[in-house]
Amino acid sequence: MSHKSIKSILNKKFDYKINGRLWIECKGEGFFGPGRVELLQRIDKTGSINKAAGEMGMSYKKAWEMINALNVQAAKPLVIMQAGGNRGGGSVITEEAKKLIAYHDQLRQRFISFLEKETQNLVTL
Amino acid sequence: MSHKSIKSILNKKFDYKINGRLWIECKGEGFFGPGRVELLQRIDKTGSINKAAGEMGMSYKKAWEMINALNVQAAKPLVIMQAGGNRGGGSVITEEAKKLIAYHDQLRQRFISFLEKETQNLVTL
DNA sequence: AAGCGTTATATCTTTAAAAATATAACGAAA
DNA sequence: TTTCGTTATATTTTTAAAGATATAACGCTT
Repeated sequence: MSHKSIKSILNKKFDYKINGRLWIECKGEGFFGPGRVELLQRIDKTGSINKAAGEMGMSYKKAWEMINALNVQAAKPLVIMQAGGNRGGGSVITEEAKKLIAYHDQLRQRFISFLEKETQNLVTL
Repeated sequence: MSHKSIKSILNKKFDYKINGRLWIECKGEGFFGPGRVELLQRIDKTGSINKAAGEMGMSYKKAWEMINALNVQAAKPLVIMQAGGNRGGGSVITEEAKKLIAYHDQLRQRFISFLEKETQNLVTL
């Protein structure tokens, strides 16, 4: 046990835990994380950037900028957008997007495991 | 190899990597992370919140709020502050603070290893 | 050609965070 | 008791992010 000495620092009345964020970077800036995952999933469900943004309490503008950045950073487009047409148009996520979401889900699960393990280590140390 | 399919999404001209942040939470809010570690270390070196803040390009006010939050959240004070006295006063970090920094350093190293491993997995997948 | 709901984009407003500024209290040393 | 550089705190200003608003283009359907 390498850090028994930390014990006295933690107030027993409070609950401490290890937490964090994780994302995929591209060229030093954010590429893929929880926010974009949720947006893609809601676009997939609703067929509309507008509706997806509304569900998330996000402005259409911000949502559009997010998926635009995604399409620019990725080798292949992740969202196909159509202005005009049947029912005014809409947006569809690609198979590549679904695969990226699946990869991210597994990555996130490993991260959560890491956090839980470290929290357990902190609390019991 | 479970995600060979991701390869086609990543633009070969760009460099992708897994990145993230990690911190210790107390009662749902931030307790200890890289920013506070650096501040404590600079207080230890200079003996002054004021100088430490200056070195980091941070306002004294913000620095004071950070260490005040630290002292409130921890069971024992991590910084001893004195207003007035020889050379105007100063601040000293406690042994507990040093132990917490040491723990954080090791935690952070494990996190970096996690990130590197996942980045390697992403790039070579 | 008119209607529809969407995408696309610019501009303005609001809000929250950060920074800057100012002032007072502190206490040992000279 | 004056000086010093620090801590402590309030107030104001600046800045950046988010949000709101407005408008036009789009293209299928009817």
